[in-house]
Parts: sequence; structure tokens; C-alpha cells
Amino acid sequence: MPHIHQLNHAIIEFYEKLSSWEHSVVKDVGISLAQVHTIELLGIHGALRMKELAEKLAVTTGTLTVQIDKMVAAELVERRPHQSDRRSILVDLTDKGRTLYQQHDELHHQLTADITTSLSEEEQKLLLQCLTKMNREF
Amino acid sequence: MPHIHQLNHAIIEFYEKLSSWEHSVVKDVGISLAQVHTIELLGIHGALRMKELAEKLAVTTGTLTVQIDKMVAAELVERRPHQSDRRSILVDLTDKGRTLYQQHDELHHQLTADITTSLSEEEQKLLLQCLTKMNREF
DNA sequence: ATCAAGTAGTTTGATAATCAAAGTAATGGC
DNA sequence: GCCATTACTTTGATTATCAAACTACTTGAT
Repeated sequence: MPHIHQLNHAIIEFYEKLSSWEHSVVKDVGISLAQVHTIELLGIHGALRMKELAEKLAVTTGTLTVQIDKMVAAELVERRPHQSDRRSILVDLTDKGRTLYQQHDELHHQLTADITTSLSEEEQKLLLQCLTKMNREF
Repeated sequence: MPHIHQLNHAIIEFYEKLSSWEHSVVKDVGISLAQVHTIELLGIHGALRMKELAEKLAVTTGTLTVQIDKMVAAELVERRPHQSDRRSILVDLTDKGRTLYQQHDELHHQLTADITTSLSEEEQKLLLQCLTKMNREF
């Protein structure tokens, strides 16, 4: 595996750039990075329990509670009881939150289109294939 | 471009997972995420000016000043005068910082190896090619 | 059925990160 | 030489985050 080293650095570089892009986009919207991350996760996965969300955001549940309080106040998300476990609470996007998610996703979409311009149709297909496999391994 | 939509979501999912992984790794080391990010950037790019670093970290220079102060105190980085512009200051890794970078990079390397196991040699090569092109377009 | 141990989420009090704005020093065009 | 600009630092206020204590619920052992 002689490529791994280069591959590793390409991934890190890509990650750093995405991270920086995300920050700069968020600045313009006037919403915190953590909130956008939350909206993104809920948009992708659908409703999640506080615990799951906190884990994915790499934050304590205490921190998440205050974050979600604010987002509920801003009508971006709502809390719902969990059917089978009354200790748990499901967090889900409201219509307003979903709209915001779609707007943010549109920006991502545009970025993806931009940075893949130099890739052939075939390369794009293979890239998707690779990423899908990698996401499974994670 | 019918793939773009799927590709976009695969990228976002990959980004979210990397982000979550980075957080969890950092927790174990007892160093802040911002500091690891700084070390990572300096490790990849070499010495950077405060302004450049602040931009890449998506943070104001005021915030960076206090961050770098702490890292200098921890002997992870050092400030050096800029040759041609006396207003600027170059931040670079110390030996201790470089060692930490290498340790962190080793973890990344391991992660990369892990998540690319299901990719063929050919796929890995193509993935690297795609990422390299994309990083250029960014 | 009961009870102890564990889990999900909230609250609280303290600490750390971040920002905007003002301040300092150096550059560069006129 | 002078003034607008740039790079960085300092300051004061705001916000985010954590660890730990607390409440409510679940699960497993007896």
C-alpha cells in the first residue's frame, strides 16, 4: 500500500478545506456552526435521539440540551417523545428547519459541482463508489 | 450530472464522519480541537503567517493570538519574524509540536488504511487522483 | 413484584473560546 | 513625508462547553 500515505494527506487536505468552507458559509447565514451541523445531521439521518445527536456532534448531552433549547426557540427543531423509551427524546427538523437544511444543502451541492468540474463522468461515478464504500467502513 | 446529488451527500456524510472521528481522537489526547487543527495545518503547509492561519482556521486574528500564546507556552509552536514584512509573524511547529503532529498523523494514517480496506488497489489510485484534482479546484 | 444499577436527558456553576472594536507598529502608494 | 491600509495584539463582553449533581425511566437479578 504505497498510496496510503498520499491518500491520507489528500483526505486531510480535503477535510481541512471543507471545514474552512463550512465555517465561511455559516458566517454569512448568521447561525452558529454547531447549529448548522445539527441541522445537517437531522437533514441527513432524520430524527435522532439527544444521545445519538450529542455523539455525532462530539459534545456532551448537557451542552446539546442548551443548544437544542435555542434551536427550539428559533423554531428550527422540535422535541418529540420516543415511542418505546420514555427516557429518550427525538429531535427533528421543523418545516422552517427543513427549509434551512435544503438551502444549506443547495450550497453544498453547488460546491460539489464546482470542485468536481475537472473530473470526468467516469471519475465522478468511481468517486461516488469509493466514498460509499468508505462511509460504510467508518 | 445526475450523480452530483448522490456524490454531494456522500461527501457530506464522509465529512461528518471525519469530523466526529477528529473530535473523539482529540478528546483522548487532552488537547483542544482548535490546537490540533493548528498543528495539522502547520504540519501540512509548514510555517504560516498569523493571518493565513486565522483564515484557514476560520477564526479572527484576535482569537488566534490567544490560541497561539497558549501553544507557545505549551512549547508546541513558536513565533518567528517574517523576513520581508516586519508586520507579519510566522508561526511554526517546534520539535515537540512536530512530534505531536506525527503522532496525530499516524492516527489519520491508520484511519485511512481502515476505511479504504474495501477498495481495490485500482480504486485507491483513482480516489487519490480525484481528491488531488478536487483539492486543486477548491 | 421489588429493588439496585444503569441510562437518557436536564440543570447548574465554573471555565474556556470567541468576537468586535480599539490600539500599535509596519508597509506602500502618492 | 503623509495617509490609507495591513498585520497583529489587547480588551471587555458574550457565548459555548464541560463536569457533576439531579430527575425520570428502564433493565436485570433475585
